[in-house]
Amino acid sequence: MVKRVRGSKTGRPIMVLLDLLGRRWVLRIVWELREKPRRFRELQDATGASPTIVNSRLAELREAKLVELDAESGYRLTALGKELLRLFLPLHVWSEKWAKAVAI
Amino acid sequence: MVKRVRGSKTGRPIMVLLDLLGRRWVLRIVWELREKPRRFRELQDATGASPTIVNSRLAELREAKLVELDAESGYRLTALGKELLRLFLPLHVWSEKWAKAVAI
DNA sequence: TTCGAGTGCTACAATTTATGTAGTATCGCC
DNA sequence: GGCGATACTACATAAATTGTAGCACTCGAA
Repeated sequence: MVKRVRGSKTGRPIMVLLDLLGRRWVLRIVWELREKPRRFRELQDATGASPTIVNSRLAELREAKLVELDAESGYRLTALGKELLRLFLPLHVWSEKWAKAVAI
Repeated sequence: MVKRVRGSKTGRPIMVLLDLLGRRWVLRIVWELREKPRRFRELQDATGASPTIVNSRLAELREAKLVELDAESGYRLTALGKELLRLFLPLHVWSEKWAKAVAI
């Protein structure tokens, strides 16, 4: 049971998804899992988020069946999670172009 | 000048972008602008976010050159913003599939 | 068999961020 | 003038996040 979107309570999947992905560190955590599984502390160190928030985000992502914990290797993307990531991969290239345009 | 990512201070474009998109209501606002320009109050009503936050998110998005304000029509995506949205459009279809798998 | 290192995870006070309500200021129009 | 619409702001309350410290468990080495 995924937490409902806060603003609009329609429960439409796209809204629930945008709400989930719009929580702090969620996109970043998924991103850090793109290549290989990571341990709890690796995610903490890589993101710089507090353990409290890493833990609750991982819980949300597990509830959403995007991430799972494998005792051997650590946290990893599920099949669904990998699908989602695939949609986001073009962001990497695009972000470079964007950075030039915005002159961060 | 886009605010730097909080956790990792690398300033790498992808991290800055993930940080920006990971702020509450940002994805949602971009989504609401996908079809046509919207007025400030329309965005407020559609998202359910407070005017304070709508205003500051719009300011961030304008700074990031993803959104602009046209006096005639309202807030709209820039060329860059439309490019970004194009990357996100598949989410709509995918979210339906995801919803079935997760049983929200 | 105790020690240390690694694991996921939690408690909790301090800080930061978001909310909700009300309001300001400006514009065009009748 | 007065009305409605616009973008936007003030500010007290509520909620989320942070940072630090630590717990409980497992496993392998001393």
